[in-house]
Amino acid sequence: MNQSIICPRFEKAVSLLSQRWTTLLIYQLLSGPQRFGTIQSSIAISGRVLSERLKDLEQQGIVKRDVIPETPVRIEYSLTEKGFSLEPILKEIENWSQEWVKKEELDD
Amino acid sequence: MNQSIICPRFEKAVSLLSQRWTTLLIYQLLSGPQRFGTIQSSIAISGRVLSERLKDLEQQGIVKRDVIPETPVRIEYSLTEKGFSLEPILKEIENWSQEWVKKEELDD
DNA sequence: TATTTTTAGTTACTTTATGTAAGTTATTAT
DNA sequence: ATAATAACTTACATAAAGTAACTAAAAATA
Repeated sequence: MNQSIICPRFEKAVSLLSQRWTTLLIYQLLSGPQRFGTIQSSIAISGRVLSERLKDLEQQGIVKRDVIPETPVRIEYSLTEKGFSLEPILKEIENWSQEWVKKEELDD
Repeated sequence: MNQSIICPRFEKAVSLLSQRWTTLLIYQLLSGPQRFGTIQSSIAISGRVLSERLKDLEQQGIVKRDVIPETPVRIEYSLTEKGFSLEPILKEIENWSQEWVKKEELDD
């Protein structure tokens, strides 16, 4: 009954972006390196999940974690090249949303 | 501590596409109208969730449900104009995946 | 010096989302 | 009349996410 198998690379990319918070997190980091607390307060993610996601994205080479030896030590998260390469996707989502998401459906 | 508030339309679009299976489901319908069973066997979604997603997407004006009066009656799901308008996003994801998803990371 | 704050998390527990498998209703094929 | 198929739905199990309290290390304050 089935036909055209879906490309596994595409599936992988979709499953990455379908993880709750991941897209918003990357979007947030597009505006520059940020600390744990800043990210947490800019999107509504819980600390537990943010920590999980950051580890995950770091492991996938999308996010980079830097310990900055100031006093006090500062920990900064930023996008890698691979992370930044997702920008066109996010821009398309942004364009789409401007055109197709109406005021009436904004109360989640 | 927070700054730049994220556009609510963008957030809405992201939350739509971050629902598990939604992107793959839309992708599948890009190739034309399909029946419940066909969709179910082309992506690995369970009947319970597929039914839920279709109702949801129908309500958001992305998917259309048609009862085709053949014998036996056939029920077809297809994309609306709004649904098709998501294609550029999916194409961007596809492009990205070809460039950035490596063989090594394909075993989910 | 002791006490409180701040940052970057982690842990334990609850709620929500998804998966699994069996059941339902209507129609059709045997 | 009996079995099969399509499109769901229901009940229950497991996994993912939310909540809130806790920790460790350093720094600021009393």
